Amino acid sequence: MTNKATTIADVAARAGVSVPTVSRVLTGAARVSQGKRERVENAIQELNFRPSAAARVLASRKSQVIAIIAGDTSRYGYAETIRGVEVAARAEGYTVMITVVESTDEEELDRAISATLTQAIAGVVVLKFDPPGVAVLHRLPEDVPAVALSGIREVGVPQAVLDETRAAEELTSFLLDLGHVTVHHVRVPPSRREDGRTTGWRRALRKADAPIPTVHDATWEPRSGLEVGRELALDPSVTAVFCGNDEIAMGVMRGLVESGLRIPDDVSVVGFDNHPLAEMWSPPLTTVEQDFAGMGRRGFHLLLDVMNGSDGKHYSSERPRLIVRSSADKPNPLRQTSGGTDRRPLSEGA
Amino acid sequence: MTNKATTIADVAARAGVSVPTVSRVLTGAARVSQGKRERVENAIQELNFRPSAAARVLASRKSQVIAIIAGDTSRYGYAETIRGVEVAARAEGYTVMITVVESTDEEELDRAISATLTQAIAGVVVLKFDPPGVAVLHRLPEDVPAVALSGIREVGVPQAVLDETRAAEELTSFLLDLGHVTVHHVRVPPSRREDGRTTGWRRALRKADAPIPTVHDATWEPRSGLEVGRELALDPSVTAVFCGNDEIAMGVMRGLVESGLRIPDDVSVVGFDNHPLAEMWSPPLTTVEQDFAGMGRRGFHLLLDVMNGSDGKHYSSERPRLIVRSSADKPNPLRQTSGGTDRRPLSEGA
DNA sequence: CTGAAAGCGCTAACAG
DNA sequence: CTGTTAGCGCTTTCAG
Repeated sequence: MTNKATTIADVAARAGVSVPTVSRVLTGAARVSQGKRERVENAIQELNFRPSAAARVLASRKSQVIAIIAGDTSRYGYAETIRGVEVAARAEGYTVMITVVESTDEEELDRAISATLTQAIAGVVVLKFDPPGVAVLHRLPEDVPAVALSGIREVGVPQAVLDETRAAEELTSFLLDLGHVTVHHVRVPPSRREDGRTTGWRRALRKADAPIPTVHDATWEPRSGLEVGRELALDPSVTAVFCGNDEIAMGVMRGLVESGLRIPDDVSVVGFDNHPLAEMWSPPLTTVEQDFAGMGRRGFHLLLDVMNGSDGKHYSSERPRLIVRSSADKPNPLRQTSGGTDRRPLSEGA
Repeated sequence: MTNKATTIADVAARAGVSVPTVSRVLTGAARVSQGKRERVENAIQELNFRPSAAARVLASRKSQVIAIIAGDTSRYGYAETIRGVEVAARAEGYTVMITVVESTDEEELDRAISATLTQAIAGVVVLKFDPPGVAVLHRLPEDVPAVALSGIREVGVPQAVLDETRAAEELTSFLLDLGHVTVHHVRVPPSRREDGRTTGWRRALRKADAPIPTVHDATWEPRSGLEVGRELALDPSVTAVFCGNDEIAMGVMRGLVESGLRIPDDVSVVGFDNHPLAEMWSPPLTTVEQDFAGMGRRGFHLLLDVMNGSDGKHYSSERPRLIVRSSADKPNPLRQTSGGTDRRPLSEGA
């Protein structure tokens, strides 16, 4: 069902050598004389032989597959990270297996971990982007090679991170420097009490001695941003908004625009991630570029180190890059007064 | 490395039963007396035992993992489809493995197929969205259970499709009915000579006896749509544009808007897919909803049938749904004259 | 219902 | 360099 019925023994017979010899040419573990090697290779070709990974794993106790455990596979940051891991893994001859964990139920966590560890896995990459990811990481047996990928550092676990905190701080300061009295924040569901994006935002406000507004919560759906945008439109003190990601920012902008506000004339909005559509948006979105795929690649290489038992720091951090486009500008001096009274026209960006 | 050192034998010893008995409770393949079953279950708990999938596969020749072979994992339609397959697979106790094939090089194809079939796989789902997907499907050995997922039907292969052709035809007719003389088309990279989206567009034009403009090609990058949009802006005969997907439509719209055109006042633009951001766009995008995740789910269930050897049609089709928003409207009677003086048209009738 | 015996397809020591 | 001999951890007959 899974392979032809051909086995290494058939190959050996056909090539006129012993079984271990075939194994040796397959694995390259030991030298084989030119002649036999060729006969074996021919036999493999002719029989269209494919070794059974299962048998191999069983005998050698080594696997060439890694698992990615994630709370989602399809949203932008997740999908890009997974792609990065996959590309790096493929380049090193590893195959990837995916396990999704959607909640933090004990049952669900155990199911995910069992499903993963039951397979012969060389190591696991966990996307610590959300509560399920965090929970999985903490329940993983100590002895399985693992690395975490996330936006915030955590002690004691090998990991590749994208330093959101500093990036968020920089982005918020950018808005403050433009002259805004403060910056409002719409966050996406955090992975723990507070994510780096929120922390960085708060830190920048503190440093600037700016008032710290209440945080608005959005879900992962762009539409939830729309609702928050409508709410924000009602508050004339809102002149700058930092959204947890670009998709939410787009929803927020739509809510604002539908309420008759212009961007960036009346309100400045910035996102986070540099989603591929951010530059197509009207107006093009000021944001922070996050190299998710790069983090995925770095994560896989870290995992490779961990699997090889090489000790070292097992930590890799990178600083997202501010991308200034046109959705943020100086505050509108008229907004404060006029903002309270008028709200109806339906304008649409540039 | 991969599992605890605990084996089924340890469990048997601890429970005071034979090895096969443990196996029986594990697989549920045969009845075991209440008492022994409980002792075995306790032992499993206490030892935190996890069976080795590799050994299991070797002995039983049955696997609980399926492979998804795809040309990409991260773009919208791909990611959603993969998510659908994964969800359905997980619900039935299957784990998924992913193999990416980026080109149609023989080497690359063989690498992908070997990487996949070497693993103990119960079946494979191939995303036939692009040339690598098509190529893989045709090189897959006959005896491995496989289903294809795509937008266009193909004989002889079990598959789940989203009927793009009819949807594209409907969408194009919608534009024609609005009063447009013809509809221009920007296509995304096709999986073969022509995709259903293009065929449906052409068919609608033929039926309406409308001129058939030259097709414009875009890549998968939204930015390439931007360039096409700029070109289209130079041709005053362009009043309606049907783009191969929403992301390209967004790029095209941006190119048009940057060239001073208004949407839908000067040009109507429609996309395809109903990307989550399509409704956030300004103006909200008229498009066609494609249930990629649903196709993924249907595909997995088809695969399940194929794996069980149940014969039947092994084919599942669904019709995407037209979503009318506001990026398309009646043609602007002024556009033709005012535009005519500017520049020469770029497109030619067919 | 249950245990004994025999492999699944491969790699890992050994001798030579 | 190469063949022989043992398993890897599980499921599968097959007796009872």
